[in-house]
Amino acid sequence: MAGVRQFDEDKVLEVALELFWRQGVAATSMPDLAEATGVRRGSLYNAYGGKEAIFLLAYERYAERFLAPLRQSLAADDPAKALSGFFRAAIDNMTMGSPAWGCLTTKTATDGSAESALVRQRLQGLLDAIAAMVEEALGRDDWRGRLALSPRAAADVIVTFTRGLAVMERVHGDRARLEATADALVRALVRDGKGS
Amino acid sequence: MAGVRQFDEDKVLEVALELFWRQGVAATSMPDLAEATGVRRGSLYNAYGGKEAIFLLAYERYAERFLAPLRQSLAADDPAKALSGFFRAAIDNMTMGSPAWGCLTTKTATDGSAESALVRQRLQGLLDAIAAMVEEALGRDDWRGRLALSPRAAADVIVTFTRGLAVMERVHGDRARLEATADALVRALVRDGKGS
DNA sequence: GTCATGTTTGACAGATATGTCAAGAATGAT
DNA sequence: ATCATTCTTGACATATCTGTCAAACATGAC
Repeated sequence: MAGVRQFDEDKVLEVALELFWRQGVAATSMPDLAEATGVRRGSLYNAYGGKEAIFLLAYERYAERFLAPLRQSLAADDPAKALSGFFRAAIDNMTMGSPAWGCLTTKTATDGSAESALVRQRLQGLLDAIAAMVEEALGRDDWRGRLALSPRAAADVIVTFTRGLAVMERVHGDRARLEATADALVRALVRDGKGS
Repeated sequence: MAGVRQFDEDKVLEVALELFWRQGVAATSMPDLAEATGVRRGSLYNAYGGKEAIFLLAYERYAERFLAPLRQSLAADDPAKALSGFFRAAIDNMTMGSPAWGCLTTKTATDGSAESALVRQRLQGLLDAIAAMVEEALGRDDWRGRLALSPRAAADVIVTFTRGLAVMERVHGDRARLEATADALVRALVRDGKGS
């Protein structure tokens, strides 16, 4: 096999991810990507076909890195701690960078990019994976009776609420407030453990 | 005063509102507005200065119309009914049009337009007004003890959650699912009335 | 070393955006 | 009827984006 790729694909996707995250997918152009990566536009078209394909690859990386800390938080030994930690991790993600970059999933879902079925499916995939993870975590036998809702319903609420936090971050840019709101939801979802 | 505006400002803002709502503010250009309103681009610049000014005026209309049904729903005689109705009204708003237009506030907050301080303030203003309205509604004396959270904390959670619904609408486009998730949150927030 | 193969490059063609402005048109005030 | 004022219009200058392609280039295979 001759005629070999001259650029570092890994670095390209890394840089692309940051750009998409900071500026939003819709607001990022191929010239933006070319300049930021140092790879000529023509090469990017040749290698990937276009912006959406690059986004989908970059988003895979994002998804993996996003899930790991959430999963870890949910492993706590108390449901209130688990959910509080989960929201901290989500808030960490959306307040990364300065000024904060926000939540890539949320920005992409609302900026028109989700009109593409492929993109929408991928966003759905990540959100569904998070919901499944939360549901499983909340389904632990020793937490039975500690939740105001079934694990399934609670997971739906939590995933939806996390998207809401991402929007509020854009509007207020106030991390402490996000944490306070998240803690309030945790209080509503988790019954006091002392009484059991 | 001579030299009088030749176009119907009311109609322009109405059409602009629909365009912004459907396509998103960032994705709507002055030529888009000119074509949809039938008013030449130069006239729009002359009358308003630019897209942001038009948006701010259109958004005022949106805000008024958005608030009214929410306020009405909150007047129900039971907190669960009030909140459930509140979420229905919010979901009605975001599933308007076909394909659904989504939530203008949420789309604007996340598409980069909120980088403008003026726009962000206006979005904040509407969200704060909703929170205040919910807080007041939940503060009714005869509902004391029915909520899992203080009216203030509940209002924050509810407003944030509603933004989350708007994001989920973009991703799943499934109205029934939004309603089910909202009802789950209501169950977590409102204690059963029969026991009091 | 030669060759086939895929990559890189700069340029092309076509769209679309922005903001401004001089000239023409319309209107209320006198 | 005239005038001053404001609005409208089309055009200008500038910038940006998209997608494609022929020619030059680099590399692994032989």
